[in-house]
Amino acid sequence: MEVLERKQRNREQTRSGIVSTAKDIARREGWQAVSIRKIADAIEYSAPIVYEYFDSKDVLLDEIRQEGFRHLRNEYERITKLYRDPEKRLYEISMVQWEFAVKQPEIYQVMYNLNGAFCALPVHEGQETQAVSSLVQDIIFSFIPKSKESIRRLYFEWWSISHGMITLAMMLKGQQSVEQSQQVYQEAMRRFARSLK
Amino acid sequence: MEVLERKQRNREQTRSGIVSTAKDIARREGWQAVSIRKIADAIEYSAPIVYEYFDSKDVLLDEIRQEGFRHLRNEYERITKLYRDPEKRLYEISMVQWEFAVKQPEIYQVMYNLNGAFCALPVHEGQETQAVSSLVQDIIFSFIPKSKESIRRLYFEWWSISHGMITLAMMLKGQQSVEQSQQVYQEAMRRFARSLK
DNA sequence: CAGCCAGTTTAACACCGTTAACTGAGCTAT
DNA sequence: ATAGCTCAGTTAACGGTGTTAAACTGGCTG
Repeated sequence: MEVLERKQRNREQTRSGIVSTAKDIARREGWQAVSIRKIADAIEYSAPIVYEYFDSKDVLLDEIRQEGFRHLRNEYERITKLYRDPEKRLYEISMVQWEFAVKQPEIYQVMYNLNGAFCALPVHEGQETQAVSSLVQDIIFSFIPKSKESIRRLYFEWWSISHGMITLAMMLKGQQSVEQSQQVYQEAMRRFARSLK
Repeated sequence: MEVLERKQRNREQTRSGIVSTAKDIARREGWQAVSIRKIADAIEYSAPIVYEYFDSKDVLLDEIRQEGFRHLRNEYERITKLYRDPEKRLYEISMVQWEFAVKQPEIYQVMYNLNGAFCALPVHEGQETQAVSSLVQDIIFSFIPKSKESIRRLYFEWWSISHGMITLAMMLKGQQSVEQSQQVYQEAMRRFARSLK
């Protein structure tokens, strides 16, 4: 029976090899350069093998996207446990978002279909995406217990400022250093969090 | 000699035919579906003809992108002439930006490499992009004549909020109606403009 | 009529996502 | 032992992509 187990282990190893190879190529050459054949070459298999693990390229990209949102959710939960002050919570979550985007830009890109990354599956139907949304909305609610509608508005605002600054900072990396952008980001997110009090 | 002129006219007609066909396909099926052969079919020529007008697909996309920034610049200039109050100016150009993104999403997408649109040429080296930047920065300066550095920060903030809300509004179109998003956008931009006073 | 030249097309290259058909090795049942 | 089956993995193919070189076509000129 342990033969089956070994087989299972191998399968999972190959599977995660596909995922991490995809991310590697994306990091080095951009998502636009990620192809099934290139992934297959890297893991020393032929192209159709990839389809034993993922129904399509879209599904593979979606997996990486969901992985990204899952990572964020875990970090957000960690922050929520760590701090009681909603203002602190919101600020720290904002910083986690920034660091994630800076350290793993290729994942951030596939999460939002940026810069050549394109996954046809809708972002907002993923389970993790929804989880992240309600997590942040809960934090905002613990701040100011307003109507569901108002919370959604505030969440939309928070998300927009964060996402907007992150994407533009990526885009303007040549014009404006990441440190400069980060400073503006920190200040803006601090101000937003404080404004909720 | 008028034969040459007619030839020239024809050339320009075909050229703009290529551009508008590309936009048509993008609008209907997304940028991901825009291919040289499909464009050629639509204008009833063979594929290599497109290369008589554009060195590459990237150059074609960049042309459309620059067209977008040119449009914005013209609108911004119109607004600047129309109003003297900097607060009003900033608010009005914010609204122009929103309307543009809503009415011509396919152009907005190629301007920022969103949702499958991908042009390898850097956004921020385009002449029009720079022009738009300094136009908005001038408006902010006429508000509060601070250091160049401060102005750049404020411009980055304005752009981030605007761009962030626009892209998320596009993404969440299913969850949140465009009207709802627009309301939040309007309020946020009004608040930002007022905060500069 | 020959030759040239511009405009246009065909054919090709190397790649892409994806699928069907095939191979070969190991296991099973007679 | 051998015939048959299963299954991981392959090759080959389809229709598509951006792009380029070569070939063609038709009208004008010497």
